[in-house]
Amino acid sequence: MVEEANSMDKGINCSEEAEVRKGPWTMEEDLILINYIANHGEGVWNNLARSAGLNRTGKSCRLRWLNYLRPDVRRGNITPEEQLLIMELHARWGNRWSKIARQLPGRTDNEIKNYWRTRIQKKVKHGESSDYQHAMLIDEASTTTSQTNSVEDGGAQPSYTQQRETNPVALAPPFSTESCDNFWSVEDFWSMQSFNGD
DNA sequence: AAAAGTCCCAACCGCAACCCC
DNA sequence: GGGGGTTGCGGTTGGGACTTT
Repeated sequence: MVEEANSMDKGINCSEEAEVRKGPWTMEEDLILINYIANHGEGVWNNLARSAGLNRTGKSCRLRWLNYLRPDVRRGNITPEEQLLIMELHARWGNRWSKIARQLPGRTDNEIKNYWRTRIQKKVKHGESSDYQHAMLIDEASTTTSQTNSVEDGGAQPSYTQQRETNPVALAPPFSTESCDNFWSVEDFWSMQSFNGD
């Protein structure tokens, strides 16, 4: 599925595709990036992308790393405490997502932004009020029902990335690099840091 | 069971700020 | 001080997953 999306880009032509890739990251790319940063550290992203042999922009690498691959990225449901904090901070600072994210260790600005837009903002609007507490109460109720159902019970088969979020540990063995069933977890990787030898 | 609608999130884009020469 | 390159941020979009009809 991830590969499918990429294959859409491949429709352009091979040489162009070799220039710069877009769209969902594959497991191979993730591994390359993680390995490279584990060995060399973060650096100038454009150089990093080139040196690592990733046909991606530095920007794309940075985003992928910061939002997804970093070992300290915390995934999974936003807790009620975090939710309350997000609401308070948003009330104070507005859409300063990165600033808000800094107050929530392990959470990314992208995640908070998405969370706000999909869960909170909608409810605030729906309630025809900017009453955050009210929105929160509504949301708390829903997080214990519908949201929990969709995320934790994981209705249908989750995608490569989604599976990693919901149940990162109990996944199929990582690093089976040949299929598009890229079910593995970053946590797996970081727990196997000896993988790359140095 | 199938189609349509909705939800959710990863990733992209454009812009501004920052940094270095 | 100016120019070019890099980084960080916020808004937006594409598409898979899920729900409803």
